[in-house]
Formats: sequence, C-alpha cells, structure tokens
Amino acid sequence: MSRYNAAEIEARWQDAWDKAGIFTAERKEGKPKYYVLEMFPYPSGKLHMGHVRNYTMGDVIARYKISTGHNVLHPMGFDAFGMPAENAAMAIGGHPKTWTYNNIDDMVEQMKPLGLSLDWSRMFATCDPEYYGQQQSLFLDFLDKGLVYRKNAVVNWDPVDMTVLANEQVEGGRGWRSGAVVERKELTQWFFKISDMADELLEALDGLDNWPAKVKLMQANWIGKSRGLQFGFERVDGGEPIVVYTTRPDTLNGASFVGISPDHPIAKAMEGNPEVDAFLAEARKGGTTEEAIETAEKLGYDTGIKVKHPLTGAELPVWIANFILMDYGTGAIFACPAHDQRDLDFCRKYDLPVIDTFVSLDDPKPVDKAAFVPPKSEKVKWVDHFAGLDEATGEEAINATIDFMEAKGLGEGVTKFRLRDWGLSRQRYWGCPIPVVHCDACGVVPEKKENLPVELPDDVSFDQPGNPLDRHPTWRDVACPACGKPAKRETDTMDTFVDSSWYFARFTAPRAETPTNAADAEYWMNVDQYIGGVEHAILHLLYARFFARAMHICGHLPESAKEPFDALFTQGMVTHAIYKSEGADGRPVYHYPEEVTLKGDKAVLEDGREVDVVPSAKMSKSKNNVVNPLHIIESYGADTARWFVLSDSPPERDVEWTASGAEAAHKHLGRVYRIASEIDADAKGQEADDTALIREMHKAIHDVTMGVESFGFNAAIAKLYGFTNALGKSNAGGKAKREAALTLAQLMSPMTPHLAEAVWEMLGGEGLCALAPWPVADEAMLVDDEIVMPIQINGKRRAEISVPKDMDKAEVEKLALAHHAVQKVLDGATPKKVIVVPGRIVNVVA
RNA sequence: GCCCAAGUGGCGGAAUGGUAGACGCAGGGGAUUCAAAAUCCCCCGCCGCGAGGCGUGCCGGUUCGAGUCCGGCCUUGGGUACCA
Repeated sequence: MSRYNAAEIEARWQDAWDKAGIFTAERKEGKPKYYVLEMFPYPSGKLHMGHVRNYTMGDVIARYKISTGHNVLHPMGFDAFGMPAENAAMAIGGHPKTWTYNNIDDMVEQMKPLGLSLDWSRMFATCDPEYYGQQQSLFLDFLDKGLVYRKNAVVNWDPVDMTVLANEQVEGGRGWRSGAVVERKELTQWFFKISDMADELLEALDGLDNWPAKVKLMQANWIGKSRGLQFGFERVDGGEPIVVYTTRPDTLNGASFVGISPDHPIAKAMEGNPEVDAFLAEARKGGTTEEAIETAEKLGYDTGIKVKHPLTGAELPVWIANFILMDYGTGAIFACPAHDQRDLDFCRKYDLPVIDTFVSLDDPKPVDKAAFVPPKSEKVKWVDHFAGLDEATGEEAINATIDFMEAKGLGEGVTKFRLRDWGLSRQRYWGCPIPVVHCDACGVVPEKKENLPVELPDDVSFDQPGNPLDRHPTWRDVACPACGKPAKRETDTMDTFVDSSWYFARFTAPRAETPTNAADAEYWMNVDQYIGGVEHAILHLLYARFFARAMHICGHLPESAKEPFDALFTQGMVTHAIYKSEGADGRPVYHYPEEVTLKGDKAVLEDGREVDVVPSAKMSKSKNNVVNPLHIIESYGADTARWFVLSDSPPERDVEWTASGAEAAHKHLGRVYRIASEIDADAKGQEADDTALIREMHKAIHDVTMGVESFGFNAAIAKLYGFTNALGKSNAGGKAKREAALTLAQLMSPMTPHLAEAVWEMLGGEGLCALAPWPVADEAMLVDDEIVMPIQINGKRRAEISVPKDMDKAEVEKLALAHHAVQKVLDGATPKKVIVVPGRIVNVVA
C-alpha cells in the first residue's frame, strides 16, 4: 500500500493533461460551448489565497462542464496597467514595465502548480501593445460614433506637488506624499457617454436572471432613475432664472432658500469678489469623493441674490453650499429643512427658517431637531397644500404637484439619472495612451489607425512628481495627422477600467488583427459564468456592460453579446488572523503566520514572546497576515489548498485561512487515497451492504452535482466527507466499493483533480478522469423506503414516528395522534387542528 | 452621509417557512502500541441530578410552525465614480 504523495501525483498529472492538450480551446461544432471566466488579476507579483479561491471556483465549474460534454473556454490574463507599477518605480526605482512583466512571470509560475484547467495559449496582459493598440482602435471607433467627448471635470489637486491625485492618494483630505490639503480643481478630460445608455442599462438588469439580486439592486440604485420637477426661480434682480431639479416637489411650500453648487455658473460669475473667492477656496478643499463631500462640514455663503417663490411670491435667499454637486440635476436645489436632515442642519447653522409642509398622522408635531422624513408610501397630513391635498402619501403628493405645476405652466416633470458620464482621462504614464493629437489649426485630431498602437515611450523617469509623458518632448511633439503642422500628442492615458471592460471579448480571439474576430465572438460569447469579487459589483461590471453595447454599435460584438455575462457569481475574501506586538518605538509590529505558534488561544513567537491575536481580517501585505499559496502547495500539495479554500465557507462569504483547517484537508485527502488503495475488487460482500453503499453513492452524486451547479461548494464537500466515511466503513463487496470509489474520484475531480486522476488510475478507470462523463444519479435510489417524521405539538417537537415513504396523510395523522406523547398532552380532548406535511412533519395544535 | 450585504455552539459553518447545529476544526474519553506517530471508535449548544427549560445580534410582527418572511434598531464588511 502506497501513501498519498501530492508532489509526485500533481506533477505527473499536470504533465499528462498538458501532453493531451485537453484545456486548449478550439471552436467545435456539435458540442455546446461554455465560457467560464474569473476576473483577471492585477500583477502585484504575489499570488495570494484570494486568487487561489477565485481561480479554484472557476476551475471547478470549468472541469465540471468538461465532464458534462461542453466545449470549454477558460482563459487567463493580467490587468497590468495601473498605479502600483508607478508607485514601485518611484519607491524602489526601475521601470513600471520591467516591474510589471517580472511580476507577471512570477505569478504565472505561482499559478501553474495549482493545476488549473486554463488555456494558457490565450494569455495576454493589458499592457501588451498588441492589446492596448486594439483598445486605441476601439476608442477611435467610439469617437467616430459620438460615444466619447471632452468636458471639464474636477480632480484632486495637490497644490504642493502640483499633481493630480487618485482618491486613494488622498488621506484625510491631504496628499499622501506632500501632506498638503487637497483642492478640487477642474481639468478638461475625456468622457464615455455612458449616460446615454442609463435607461437601457437599468432596464436590461431585469433580464439578468443569473446575477445576484444584490448586484442588480446596487447597479439600479447607482444608475438612480428618478422622476422629479424641474422649474425656474425668477430672480428679483431680473437676472436669468435659477433652474432647479427636485425629487420632492411636494415640499415646495417648505422651501427656505435656494442652494447652488460652488461650481454653478452663478458662483463662478461671482469670482473676483475676495469674500466669494475665500469661500469658494474653502468649499473646494478636500477630495472629490462623494463620501468626502457628503460627510464634510456643511458650509454656506449668502450670495445676496434673492429669488421669488413661484407659488407664494415670497423672497428666498440664494446660498452657495459645498454639499451641492454640479454633476447631479441642475447644480441648484431648493432646500426644505423640515423634511431633509442635511437641509435642516444647514438651516439651523445659518439661522434660516424651517417650515413644516406635512406632519405625521399619529404624532402631528412641528419639526425641531430631527427632520420628519417618512417613507414616500406613508400617509401624512398636509399643511395648506397648494394642490388642495389633505391626507395623502408623499408619492401621491409628488404626482399631484408635478401635475399642478405643469398645468400652471410653472415647471415640468422630468426624469433624471444619478449616473454620470465615465471620465477616462488619467494624468499618468502607465496606462493606454489616448490616441489623439492636439493641433492649433485642426483642434483635436484622431490618430490614424495605421499608426496604432501609439506606444508608450520607454525612456521615462519617475524622479519628480507628475506625468512623465508631459515632459517627454520627442514623444509628445508630433506632426498633426491632418495638416502635418507641429502638434502635441494627448499625454493623458486611459483609466484602467477601460482595459478590463473588454478583455473578456478579446479572449475569444486574442491574436486577431482587429479588436475581435466576428466568427470567434459569435461562437464563444457570452461569458457563461463570470466569477469575481463583490467589490466590482458596480463600476467594473457596469462599465463592461456599457462597453459591450458600444462595441456592438461599432460592429465588434454581435447583438446577442450586449449583455456579456450570462451568469455572475461574487465570491468573498480570504481572511486570516493578524499577529501583532509592540516594537521598541511603540509602533505595532506585524508577524507572519509562519513565525507564530498557536498554543490554545495564545500565539507565541519562536523566542517565547506572546503576541496579540487580532481576529480575522482581509489578507493584506501591510498587516503581514498573508499565507503564501506556494508554501501550502510545497507542504501539502495544490489539491489540499484547493479543497480547503472551497470547504469551509460558502463561496460568497469570506473564508478564514487556518493552519489547522489546511492540515485537516490534507489528512482527509490522504484518507481518500488510502481507502481507495485498500479496495480489493474480488472481495465478497453482503447484498444489503452493496445496496446501502450504492444508495449512498447516488445520494452523493445528486448532492454534489446540485452543490457544484449552485455554487454550494462547501455543502458539496461536506457531502463528500460523508460519502467517504460511508465508503470507509462499508462492508460491501469489492465490486460495489470499486464502483463507489471511482464515482468518488469523479465527484472530487473538479476540486482535487490530481488526486482524482490517481484514484481513477489505481482502480482501473478508463482514460483520464478529467474527461470521463459526469455520473448521473438514479432518482429511485435517492429516497429511503422508511422515513422518520417529527411530531410537533403546538410547534414544539415532542416525538417522532417512522413511516413508509409514501404513506398517505390520513394514515400518518392517525399514527401521530395515537402516539403516547400526543395522547398525554391531548388528555382525551380533540385537537384543534392537525397539519401533516408529507415527508416532512406533523404538527398537532391542541 | 448614501447604497448593498452579513450576523447561528469554543471556532468555520449546515438547514425548498417544517426535527436548529449536517460536515469539519478544536476539546474530552477509549482502542491499538513497549512507547509514540499514524489510524479507528464514542462524547461534545447552554442551564438542570432529572423531568424539563432556554437558545440562530437586539426589539416587535405575520404564521399551525420563523435562522429563513415583514417593520424598526445595533455591529461588522463591501461600494461611494482616479485602488484594482
């Protein structure tokens, strides 16, 4: 009897799969295709357990689909542009390109031992000129179709380093390197017209039956379709009316002031006035994130301008307020402090009036410290409502108000979206160059397609802040493609979300001379199963949906690929406890898990010092709570790592990596190997034991298949533990045991493919286990002949009876009522009600 | 701030509105062994000697029956448009 040797088995079978070329995808007629894709990684250089979990899940699906007769496409690539490469170049020197490609090589080396069923021949990185050149070509097509345009937008500006900062580079409102207070500054930038498709992107969510409801809900809220009233406030001084948009026009009587964004034309027109300038400078401090703006202290400035209330004729002041976004609605609002907490806080601070427009039916008191904001569906009592309402819900009042205002010719009901156009300009080097040239004579001129790719220059340095492309004369200064006169290249590069918005389409024909190839796109699209982190629920997935539509408009994808991902699964993170002690300088020191020994609930270093254990957190380099998959593979093998990341937690939830868990997983795989190796095919057994084992086998087939198909990997694995136990204890004959073990190998094969092949071979399975047809459960074997039914009395479990599986309800009821526990409680009385749920439960209501 | 989730034994978790705690870890007991490793068997939510009672973050509701559905909170996590 040989022992389970993962290293030997894994190398051997990876080699066998490679030689047989079973994962290389080709178009084949006669077999249904299946495209499974995991969100591709950023090449940080270190593969972590989160990657292992993500790719193992995809691999389970891919291998399962191979077994069920599908022609599977399962590719891998790298999302290779982005800030970390530039940060590394700044911090440790070197070039982003070298850093990135070295990391890619390292990560491929780390991925290969996992035995993933990937078609490596299709691999690419988004920083390959062959890829980003095609992306530039797409950009020019989009430009041609009016899907791209330029406008001003605000960025985080570091006034000391004189550079644009990413949101991540703003910490507490200050630049992460300079420490200077960040300002919001306007720049002219490129935008994708995603807002044109807002309604379609919203409506189409309905058709995504195999997407998680929460993702669809988040996207729907993000797109934020709303119906409201748009109308103008006449200015007392006779200037242009101030147009506002509101989703709560019903509260118009409660208006206490008109607020405009610091970026509103009226505010801008007042620049030059030192007091206004001082206020605007203050209001523009801090980062551009919605969170920063929403949570910043509310500031206001009274412009002195007065407007007339359209219904009452009362004069209202116009304030500039830092919490009003120019990007949403019209950049101007009216404030109703009685029914909006933010407005109320502002009005209390600046001593502006608070007017109740409606009060609660149960508790009709005026607003004091808390705004009264009931759900729009709740009926409330209206105070002197102009449209004659007395008791009505907010919804009814909104509609009545819009009708009223439209009838009077004072405003109109309009539909607006929260979704803004997608700004794609980045003032950075390591990204896809935007292929246009700025010419004094011709304006913005697209680069000619035959000149693509516009390649990034290699001779750049990162010794000073700012975009190196801006200070690279030989790259920047070019002849205008239209008139030939001296001109300047666009030095902004594209947002890395652009790179990841179409890579799934490129995988269908990664070496094509055009962005996609029609026949390949037609055959392979859509992605049948997409798997990735829930952190991408909104941006990446929405941008990809937009891109698929835009690519269809430009003829790069078929109509049927407008929604590119048929099914989506969002998985959780891999977490680990953090081991922390205090260094000599009082700062925290983080220790790697391998430096720590666990003794009960204490964690001890090699030198005997005890360290604090902080409960599980996302694995992060800065906290050193990372487990290197390579170390796990070296000590236990890839199958153990794969089995463990799938076994302990439901895939959509976070999983905590524990050393004991990994050991347990390894022990179990060794047990499977041993049980299989001990089977003597000629051994005789009892017929009853054979039947019992085969029955267990069919139940396992059923449950594991369900588990794999519904992403219940942890439940499938629990079932496999049970089936292995049953097989280990069974007194069945060798023939039945061999059949059961072969099936066990197949059922485990998507999760632990190497071990499965070894067991399959040991027991004389035909060909590769990976290619063997998936077993099918015999329905007749799934239900036992006798079932145990619990009896509840008034909802509490009191007894149980064993009955034949198909006994009818009346018989069951009779048996239940005859049970002594029931008799005792009833004490001769007739039960009020008896509920028999066939095959489930009996409830007696006494 | 706003949007979306999650919360069940010592731990990870299981449970189409129908026996809460499957399966695994940790722990306890035993077998085997000269001894150990490995392996195998049994026990294992809390309170209680027991009968029994209490238990799925908190408060309330719907139901014959709620971990599951509804309303309100609390805590943690994800997103918040330039991290990917």
